Parts: sequence; structure tokens; C-alpha cells
Amino acid sequence: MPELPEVEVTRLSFADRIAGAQVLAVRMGKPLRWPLGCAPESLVGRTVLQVRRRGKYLLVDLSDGLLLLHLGMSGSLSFESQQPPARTHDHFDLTTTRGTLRLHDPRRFGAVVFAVDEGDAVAQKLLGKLGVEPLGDQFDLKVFAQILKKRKGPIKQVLLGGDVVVGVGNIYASEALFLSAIRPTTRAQRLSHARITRLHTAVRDVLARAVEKGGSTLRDFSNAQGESGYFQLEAMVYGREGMACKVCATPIQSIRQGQRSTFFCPSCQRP
DNA sequence: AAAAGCCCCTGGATGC
DNA sequence: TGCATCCAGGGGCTTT
Repeated sequence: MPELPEVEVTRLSFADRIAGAQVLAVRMGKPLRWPLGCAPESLVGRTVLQVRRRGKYLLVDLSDGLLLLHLGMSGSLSFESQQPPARTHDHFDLTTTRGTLRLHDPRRFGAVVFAVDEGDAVAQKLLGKLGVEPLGDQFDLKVFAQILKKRKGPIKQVLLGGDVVVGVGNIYASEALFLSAIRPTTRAQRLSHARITRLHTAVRDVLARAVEKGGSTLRDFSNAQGESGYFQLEAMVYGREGMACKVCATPIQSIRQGQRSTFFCPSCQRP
């Protein structure tokens, strides 16, 4: 479910409401990707200071330590003042004085991990190799071009890797490459500077636009207020195999790259 | 260092 | 209706 836009939209939907709340209780369901890393009850009494995002991780800063949350493939968060009883696939509850933050995650690829600070070994294992934030000032065109020149792999998979630029998942990688008219199979180091420039802009544009539209709701994504996203209605290629390209009417093609589906227009995105 | 595969897990859609 | 197969928004880990 969650690429950068969905994670950011989720953050925006509860960060202000939970800030300043005090932890009253913690409930764990089935195991997630990693153990919490501390005794759940040890979090009781701490205050939630703020919620930040790094790549596809949410960082919940506490008065002492922080929680790293990841939504995996199927996770979503809810934050409600009156929380109904836990249902199937609700695997983490952080009950506070302002409401309960709940992780619902059927596939359990998600995670909630406690870290003493951002620099500790646990946090660094997850955050240490992340690339730059695409929506921030650090996403520099020259640096981006310089790194791509050293990468031999297909540009789609370089984007998905997350070590060059974070937050671009399977939907937005296909979309950004369509917007920049680049064939996803093109080796990164073979891209012209003009194409890299277009891609740099497209990555920022598509992610920012998706945040504006509340993210993409393919199956059941919703933000922490239960609201769906609408970007999927604007997708140019993702999930549109066999359908007419919205620009030139050529049928959209689907291929496999690294065990993931890639969608592109064979006419608009020439090698 | 970088690339390619392999898993983790559940549920929905499709086909026979 | 039942059962098998495939696919899904991620990414850490191991092996080349």
C-alpha cells in the first residue's frame, strides 16, 4: 500500500492530533516484521512529541526514545479518540490521552520498532542506507545525475532501491518514468542528461501531486482518519495493462522487473 | 560496491 | 462450491 505519498498523507492525518499526548497503554497483536525491541509497558507515561517521516518510515518521537513505524505492503494506521475493539489484523495499539493509534496490517510486513535515538544501531540498520528525500531541497539534480551515471541497473529498479532517492515505490516509479518518457528497462548510466533532468522533475511532481490527492487507494488504503486517496484515478500507466495510453492510445504494456510489475507505454517511452 | 534472488504473510481474483 | 495458482502498494538479507 504505502509509498511516500501514502505515508505522508497518513502522517498529516494524525500528527497534529497526537502531538502532546501521553501514552496510557500499548497492545501488541501477532508478530510484525521485527520485535518491538522494548517492553511494551515501558512506553506508558511517555509523551508523544511529534511525528516525522523518513522515506516510507514514520518516526514517532517520544519524550524518551522514538518509535519507527513501517506500513509494509498492506499496513494502514488509524487514530481515533474512541477506538472500537481490535479486529483481525490489528497488530499494534498505542493508546494515549488523545486517542488510540492503531496499525492494521493483514500481511504483517509492517513494523513497529523502538529506538533510543535516531543514531542507535537499531534505527541505523533501517534508516542508515536511505537516499535523499525527493520533496526536500536535498534532492539535487547534479548529484542525482552523478549517482545515476555509476549505476548499471535498469532505471526502474534503481528508483525502487531507495538508496538513491527514497519513497518511490512500484506505482510512482512507473508513473514518473512515463511522465519523463523513459523506458523503465533503460540502464541508469545510459540516460542522457536531458532525460535525467526530466526524471528528476517527474519524481518530485508525481509524488507531490499524489500527496495532494490523498495518495492512491488500490484496495483499502486510508489515512488515519479513514479517508481514501484518489491519485489512482490519475495514473497514466500503473495497473493499465492492455488499456489505451491516455496520450497516444497505444496499449499499455506490463513486464516483470525484479519480481515486480512495471507498466509503460511502448510508444511514448522509447528506448 | 552493486545487482539479482529469496523470503516474510494473508487475501482476493481467476481458472478449472 | 471447492481447490490450486497467481498476484499484490516493501525491503532486509544472502548470494553472486
